[in-house]
Amino acid sequence: MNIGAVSSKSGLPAKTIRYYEEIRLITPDRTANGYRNFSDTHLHKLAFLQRARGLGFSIEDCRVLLSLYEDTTRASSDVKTMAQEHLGKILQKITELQAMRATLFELVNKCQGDDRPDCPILKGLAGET
Amino acid sequence: MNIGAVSSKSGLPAKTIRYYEEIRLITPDRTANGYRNFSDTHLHKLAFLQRARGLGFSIEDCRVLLSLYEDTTRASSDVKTMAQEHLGKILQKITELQAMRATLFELVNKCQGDDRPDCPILKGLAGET
DNA sequence: GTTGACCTTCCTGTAACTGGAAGGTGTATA
DNA sequence: TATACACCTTCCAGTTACAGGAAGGTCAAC
Repeated sequence: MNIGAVSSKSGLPAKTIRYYEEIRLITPDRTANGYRNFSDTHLHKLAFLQRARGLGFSIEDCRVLLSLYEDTTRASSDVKTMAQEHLGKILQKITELQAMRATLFELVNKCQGDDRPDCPILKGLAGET
Repeated sequence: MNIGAVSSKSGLPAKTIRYYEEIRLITPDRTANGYRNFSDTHLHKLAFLQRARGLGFSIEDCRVLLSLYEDTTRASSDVKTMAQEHLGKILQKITELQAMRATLFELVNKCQGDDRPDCPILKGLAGET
């Protein structure tokens, strides 16, 4: 398969796939003309990466996950630990964003949003209580 | 005030303040020895920036917000529009993260997390239903 | 033989800083 | 007076995960 085919099948842009090769997440073969040649296994890995990235795992996490995926002697606890740590980070981000949301929502609601200069949002940002 | 003083008063690292000068968000004076010299107005702006960044506004948004803050003829609707758009982005991010959280939570709960290789998390990432 | 859709590599840019090196300045103390 | 130490300065590189674009090779169809 050429890069265009795996791109559409995996849902990853060709640019991203080339990048993944550059950082050694995958190592496709090459045909005589220099084109990358992807096997079904490569496609499978790319789809794996696409899902893992979609769940917010970092590239380095993905690298570890892929190696665990390929290691049939892995302990599922290793995977679970990673996933739980990642879940913790997600929860923390959600909490932070919800705090922002609450503050911003309050400021927005206080603001008339008309043609006058008086603005509780700017006042809030300026630290005026 | 030296950079150390404004740093501790504004809550921004000195590195960040230097960066803000570099990208022209602030333009402190200089004393004879070449040290940056910050006025109360500068400090005020930095505190403003710290709060706006804390609410997740981008640097470019902050630049606009600062100029609106300084423009006493602004229309509060301009500020409100920006804040509402930003709020929309925050809500969207929260939604995305909650989707990740839900999926990941489900996978984590399915996984025994023992020393055996069987792992629903990896299966889920691999696309096995 | 030429068009057009592919593919290649290489270089640059993004956002918002952070870390660190190399070196000047200012003050307190031995 | 010397020196230690905490400041300050500029400059350069690295971070994350790609995206955009230039310049050019390849392949199939018409």
